[in-house]
Amino acid sequence: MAAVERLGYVPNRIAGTLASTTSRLVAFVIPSLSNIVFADVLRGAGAVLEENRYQAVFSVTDYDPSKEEALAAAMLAWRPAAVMLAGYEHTDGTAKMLRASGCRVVELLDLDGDAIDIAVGFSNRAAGRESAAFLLKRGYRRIGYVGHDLSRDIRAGKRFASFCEILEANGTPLVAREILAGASSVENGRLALERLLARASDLDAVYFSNDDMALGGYFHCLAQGIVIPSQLALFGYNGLDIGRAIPQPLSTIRTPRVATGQMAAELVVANAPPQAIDLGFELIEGATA
Amino acid sequence: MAAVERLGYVPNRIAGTLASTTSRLVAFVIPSLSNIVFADVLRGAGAVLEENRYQAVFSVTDYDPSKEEALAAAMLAWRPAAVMLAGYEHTDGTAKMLRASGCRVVELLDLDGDAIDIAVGFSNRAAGRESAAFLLKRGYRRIGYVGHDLSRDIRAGKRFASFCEILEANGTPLVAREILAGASSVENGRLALERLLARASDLDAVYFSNDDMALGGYFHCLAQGIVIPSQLALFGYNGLDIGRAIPQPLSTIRTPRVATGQMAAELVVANAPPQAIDLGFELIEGATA
DNA sequence: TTGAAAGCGCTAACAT
DNA sequence: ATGTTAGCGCTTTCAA
Repeated sequence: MAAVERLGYVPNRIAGTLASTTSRLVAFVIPSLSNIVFADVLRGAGAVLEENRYQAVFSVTDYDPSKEEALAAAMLAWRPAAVMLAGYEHTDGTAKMLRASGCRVVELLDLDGDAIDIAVGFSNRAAGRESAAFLLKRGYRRIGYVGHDLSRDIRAGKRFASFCEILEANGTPLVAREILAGASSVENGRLALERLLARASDLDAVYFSNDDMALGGYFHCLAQGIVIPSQLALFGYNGLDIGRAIPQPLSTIRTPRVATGQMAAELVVANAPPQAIDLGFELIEGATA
Repeated sequence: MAAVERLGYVPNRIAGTLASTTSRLVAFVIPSLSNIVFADVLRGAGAVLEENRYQAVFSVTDYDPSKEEALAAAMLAWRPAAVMLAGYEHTDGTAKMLRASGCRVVELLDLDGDAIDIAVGFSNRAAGRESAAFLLKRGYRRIGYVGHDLSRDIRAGKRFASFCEILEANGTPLVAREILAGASSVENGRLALERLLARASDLDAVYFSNDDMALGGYFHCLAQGIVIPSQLALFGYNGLDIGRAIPQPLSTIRTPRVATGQMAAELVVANAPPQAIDLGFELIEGATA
């Protein structure tokens, strides 16, 4: 130990991992780092992994399934204990490779589908339904939608589809929608609401693909003097902290993102059996709807 | 190759790394994942690393230098090609260990100090000075400060110190300050500005530790009917996208975070000689100051 | 050009 | 309890 100290010796984990053929690497293959959702998941998982001396490695797919496949393959080359990815929508190749890999696979933030191994999250379809039911209960009937690229953000697409189903079942189908091609952002939310209202000025409520978009909508209303919620109600998704700090707290659904990461990491560390865990979500009434 | 295909063989990078004794791992030791600043750096670096078949691994210090030391040591055990950390403020142990490790070390987002090896970023002191000079040029004289825990966020502390120096040199020292103990957040910015104004109602401008805090201040003013910037001017730091989407674009300094990550990764990939690269920053005039 | 063999720095199984 | 040795799955060097 004196020599260890003197020489600054640090055991080589590469060699250790090779020798033991069991790794303490956990690979994250996530759609984006800009989206706070995935940063929150990483944060939750990171804390648990670190306590258990696991090491997190990551790569970013930009919501591209074929890139996900390439990155998942690259990750597998490190022989991780587990690979964590977002949702259920993978290419056949990804699913097959993951299944054959022998390492644990955790699918995060969605429960509407079949898991490869472990799934931790909540139902986006249920979130869409509850959002619609809430707006209807509040008496809104002329409802519009503002979203971002749904072909890439499949979970947002699930929410939207379920949202529309409830509106239709109620006999008050969606009046209008404005879907921008790019990623979700505050700026895009603002722009999209402006466009939507230009086409459908008599809406009484708008459902947004997430809080970022909804904040943009809120700022548009502020700038235009549109009174919220009497003139127009706004509803988001995610329950970001910033939504509570604006003058009128945003009505939204709060999702347990950090808890999702934590739970996922705990299951991996414990080598738990395959299972799907529903962490639920919470509807925040707020002041905008 | 037929067998490779049939068996789904993936070369073991652990073994490969051990055998070649050269790794393509890059270790990030960052203060936080909640702070978009570090997510941006990771994003910029991640893209470049991926193209060059490097793999990013990370861990989070929570702004704790002793935790940084422990995590850096853990990272070194993976024999990375480089370790990237935020700023210059490390424990002696961390610096010594890093120097002895033989791997490249990149210090990010600060240039006010001495680099161990490579440094990429911009001067926080210069940013503080320019912010002060801008407010003075605009005619503000009764200036306050709203910040978060500066003992942890050392770069924010540097900005603040330099900001104050310029005010003092001008004969108009800082009138009041409100520094909250916690991390920066929109909610804390709102709360802190409220407290600051309760004690010093005659301020004509407030400098915030960053845009998150400044947004909170902006929302406080909106809610209280304080007219911006005639009654009170606000100035932030970071140049977050959301600051451009609020009804009055936030006056702030935009920092090249993604570019910092990219440049850092490029230098590591190219095995560039030790150097400090100043990527500068841009003052955004906005509408709040 | 192709093939064989010797490690890389550990872990784990085995022998003492 | 302690010491020895055979790998882990590759890369690299050296021989053929």
